[in-house]
Amino acid sequence: MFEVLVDHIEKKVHLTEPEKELIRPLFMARKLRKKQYLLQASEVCTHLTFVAKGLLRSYNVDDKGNEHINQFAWEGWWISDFYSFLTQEEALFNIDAMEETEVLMISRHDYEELTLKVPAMDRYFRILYQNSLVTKDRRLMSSTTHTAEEKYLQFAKRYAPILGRIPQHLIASYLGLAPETISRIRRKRMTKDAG
Amino acid sequence: MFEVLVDHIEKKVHLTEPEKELIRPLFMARKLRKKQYLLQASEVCTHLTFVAKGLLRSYNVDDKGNEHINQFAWEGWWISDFYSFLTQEEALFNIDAMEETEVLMISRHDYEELTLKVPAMDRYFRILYQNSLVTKDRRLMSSTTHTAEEKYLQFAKRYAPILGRIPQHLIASYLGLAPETISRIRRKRMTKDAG
DNA sequence: AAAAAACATTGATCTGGATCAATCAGCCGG
DNA sequence: CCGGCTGATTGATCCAGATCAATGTTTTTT
Repeated sequence: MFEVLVDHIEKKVHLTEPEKELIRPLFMARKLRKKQYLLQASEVCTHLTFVAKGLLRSYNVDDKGNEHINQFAWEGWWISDFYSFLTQEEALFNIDAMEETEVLMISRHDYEELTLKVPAMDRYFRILYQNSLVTKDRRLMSSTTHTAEEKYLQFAKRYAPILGRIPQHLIASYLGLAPETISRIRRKRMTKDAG
Repeated sequence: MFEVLVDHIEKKVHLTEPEKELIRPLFMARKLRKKQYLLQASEVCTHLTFVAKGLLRSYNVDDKGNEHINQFAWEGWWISDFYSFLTQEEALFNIDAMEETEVLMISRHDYEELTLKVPAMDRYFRILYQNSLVTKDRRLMSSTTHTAEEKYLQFAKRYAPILGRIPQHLIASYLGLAPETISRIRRKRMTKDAG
């Protein structure tokens, strides 16, 4: 399980054996059942989480009780309420497991230590965040410039490998659409493909 | 001018004198007139840009010719089309100056070199991107969960120091609203405050 | 200081997608 | 193999904010 993490890191930076040995004890393994919370809004997010297996989502709940999904994280992704993790203020997001999931977690303190002791990890996270920023920029742009249909089609393309693992109403929630809207888009496409 | 950059970096990490000397020649200073492009969509974004003085915006233009502002960058901010910078593919964003502006720019090649030779800069950018991710998360959340009025008020609060430097219709464009909507929100507030 | 841009306001109307309200389908545990 | 979740579909209606169309104001240019 730790190997999944090391493999992921070594795709971006080189680690020496002693560095790997230093890293290992900083992570805590944990299993989550389907629907189990990893974090609830108004708690403090104490750990950064790496997904070794399974699927998680982060989401916030608005005044009217509607859920808005912020991120899906599956094998090889990191997830957290970054704001809360960095400031140690109350989290705004909930994170829970959509499947049986196995994760590796590192605490705020150990994360600081890790980046200070292993400069390659500063570099790893720098590259990781860099890529993440590109994704967020794209998503933000899509949210203002695209129609519901364009958003859905783009999502279906980008998330093709795990599309089957995400129920439609959660895709809707991620895209800021009503589930009915996704349903209608799909129907329209079906009939168009047939004709 | 270079000092503005070094000050900014040293708020996050420590630099030795030799490191500063190494960094200096990697940056190119440039002045921009109001309305001058720093980057146009479909060019390749070759440099990361630090704003020493002035105000820039990045934005994309949709099929209907509408501009959607992605970011404002003033003194102490970085701006680029990150996707294009990293991949050397065509940029999707335009970047131009909203005021007379002075910037420091670093090329893709020198950025690589910088982070390899000065690990503190990996750390600096790691922290920078980390904070940037928090901001983007917030903005994304706001875009799906808040009303037009909430978005505008939040913006006015967050951007208070430079609110006077940004025309209203550009705020509208940043928030994904019509200029008329901002106007109406303000009127409503005015009369409410008066009553 | 006049002309022209650029920006803001206001009102009337329109619309994409939300919301409300059923109904339907699949799956899973006992 | 049935009863109860959980999710998907379909139709009818509604609404926040867009769009269209003037008019007014401020800033820039010459």
